[in-house]
Amino acid sequence: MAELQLQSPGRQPTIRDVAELAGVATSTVSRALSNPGRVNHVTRERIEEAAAQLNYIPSSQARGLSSGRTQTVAVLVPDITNPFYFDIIRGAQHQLKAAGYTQLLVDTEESAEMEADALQKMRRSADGFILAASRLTDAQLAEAAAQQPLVTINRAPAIAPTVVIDTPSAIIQALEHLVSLGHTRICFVGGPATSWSNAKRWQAFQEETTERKLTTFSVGPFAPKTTSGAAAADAAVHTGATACIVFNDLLAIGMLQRLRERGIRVPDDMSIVGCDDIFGADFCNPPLTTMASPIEQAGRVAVSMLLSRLNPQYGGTSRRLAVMPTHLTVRASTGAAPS
Amino acid sequence: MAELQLQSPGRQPTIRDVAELAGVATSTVSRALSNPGRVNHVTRERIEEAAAQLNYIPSSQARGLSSGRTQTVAVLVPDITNPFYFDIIRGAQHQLKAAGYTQLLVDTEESAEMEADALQKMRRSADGFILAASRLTDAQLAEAAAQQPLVTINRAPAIAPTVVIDTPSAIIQALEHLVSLGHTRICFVGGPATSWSNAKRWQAFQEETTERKLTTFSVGPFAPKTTSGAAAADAAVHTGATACIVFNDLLAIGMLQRLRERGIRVPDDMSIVGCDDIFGADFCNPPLTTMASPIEQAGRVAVSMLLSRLNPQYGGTSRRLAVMPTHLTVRASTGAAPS
DNA sequence: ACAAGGATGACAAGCGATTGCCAAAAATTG
DNA sequence: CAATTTTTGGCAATCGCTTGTCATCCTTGT
Repeated sequence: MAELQLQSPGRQPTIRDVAELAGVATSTVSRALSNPGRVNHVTRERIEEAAAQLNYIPSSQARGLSSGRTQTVAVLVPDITNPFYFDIIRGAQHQLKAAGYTQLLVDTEESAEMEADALQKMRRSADGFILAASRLTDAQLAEAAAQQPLVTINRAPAIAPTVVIDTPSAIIQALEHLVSLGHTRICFVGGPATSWSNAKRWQAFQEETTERKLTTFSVGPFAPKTTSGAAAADAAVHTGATACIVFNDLLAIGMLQRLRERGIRVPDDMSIVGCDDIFGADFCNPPLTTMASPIEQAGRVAVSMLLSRLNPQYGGTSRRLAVMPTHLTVRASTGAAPS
Repeated sequence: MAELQLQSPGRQPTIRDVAELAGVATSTVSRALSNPGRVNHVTRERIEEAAAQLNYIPSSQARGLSSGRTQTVAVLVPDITNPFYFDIIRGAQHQLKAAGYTQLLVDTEESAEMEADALQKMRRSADGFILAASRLTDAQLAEAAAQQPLVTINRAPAIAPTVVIDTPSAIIQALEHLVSLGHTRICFVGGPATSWSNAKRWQAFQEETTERKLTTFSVGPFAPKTTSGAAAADAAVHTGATACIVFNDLLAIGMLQRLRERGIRVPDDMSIVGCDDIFGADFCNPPLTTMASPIEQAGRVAVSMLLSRLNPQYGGTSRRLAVMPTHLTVRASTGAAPS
């Protein structure tokens, strides 16, 4: 006589319970649920019914154990509270969910060490990684990329597949805008030294200003937070520039506050251009001229690139590089140069 | 002769590899790593060395399989891009990380259905849930709470352990503030109908205004987004009130923008009080008077409550209710009533 | 020096699913 | 109607780790 397993009340139903209820073997249940073609139509329906009746959900742990996959992707961002990442996170989540994956969000607190650590520790629990604005060195990144599938956002495409937001081209637009307003003394307010985006922006700034023969200054590095804005504003003012291109909006908004405190009018005395068009850029005072791009889409594309790598069978053309277009959004923080 | 397992290059080291290298049984390795007291000191060191040498990380999947636990907690928020949740997310993440747990972030998109769905689907993959500003009905919530450990944030404490942010008391402070500025016609701008916080805030507003014999109005419900601010502002203006207490800052900031567009001066013509003191409340125009509270701490406390439930052995006094203090932060969006 | 008690670590049975292999059943063909 | 092919579904091994059981060895106390 088969031993009747007494189902304790709190226990989760297993594949065995389903098999028993449907009167088939567990392997048949497994196949019916994950490989429908392999099982008779009516049997499958019976199994599905039994599963529904028991409210059965397969254990992703057990499933992963044999397959070695977790159906999970980790998304690493330097600072969860930086609004720039919201849309990346949300875009990634959408795309992952659609593909049946789960998102693991990790805040690396702007630290390369924490980032490397998370990458190691989660090696087993995630099938792949999305690194937004990684703070790793090229060497660290290359090592990580060799160990596990990953896609970076805003990072040199040489090392791993990447989605880059084309702010350098927006910087050119921004300079054009400032020049057309009569500015000739322009200051670049730099972000974190370990940020690749910052390097690219600075590079674009330098090239374009040299070509246009503008007088330039640079200050920084500053942490990408509003609280760093005060120091940044003071430093920028000290250079004597009449306009600033700022590493990102967080910093730019902080500068706006400080300039107001000091009685320096924006844009009358000083024009400010931010970068990223984050939440808040439209309602700060004055509203910030900034460089906008489809950030949520960047998150989505990054996930697509990763998934096509993880599942080559479905994957289309697994590109190594996607570039998100950027455009300048002019608001009230830029104006004619003081005469 | 023992068969020598050939280690394929990409394979992850298993407990077996460690055991072999250290010259002990796998069970010893397991105990050495997770139950140190049970294993000889020097053996343990040898094992740890072997593990480090192989760069061994235990598979959380396999570990969870036998224990039935995942060391994972899911955090459900209605809208990832609402800055109010940032600090909750971050607080939760900190606390979870400290306890060796992993955070699964889920955006339920303001939908009770998605929330219930996530709760079901992730039953097996999370040990517990944190529900921030749940949109579930009481019945749904009770059902979910019966099935799995969960802690809510800003929700009736009767059903499940809860962390509430004491905005009702702040509403009283806000009313006092407005009254002292000479306002007598005050409008409550409501948030989502399914939001428990909204109900509580409305209730506190009603009680206090009745007691003070103020003339009140209410408009809403509005979605808690800046884009709903225009409609909210128009409706509020239409009531003839001279001051508004607004469900949350997002909505309040949206109203500020609309009022400015319409040439209605804040605070000269209309005072606005928001709620939550989110990112942006300090730099919008004018800076928003709002009710602040230690949100990050709320996230941390919620996690503590959940973990003490999951691990009763460590857990202190597993409280069912924690109340976060709130205070009014006066900025420039409130002023004397128009005469 | 010997018995009692403790500490240690090996063995093996699961945990819940997947999957290769193969037998039974059904469908097709000559 | 028998022979052959195809479909279907059961058995059992396996994934990596935990843990109960138990033999062995080392301490102690007398």
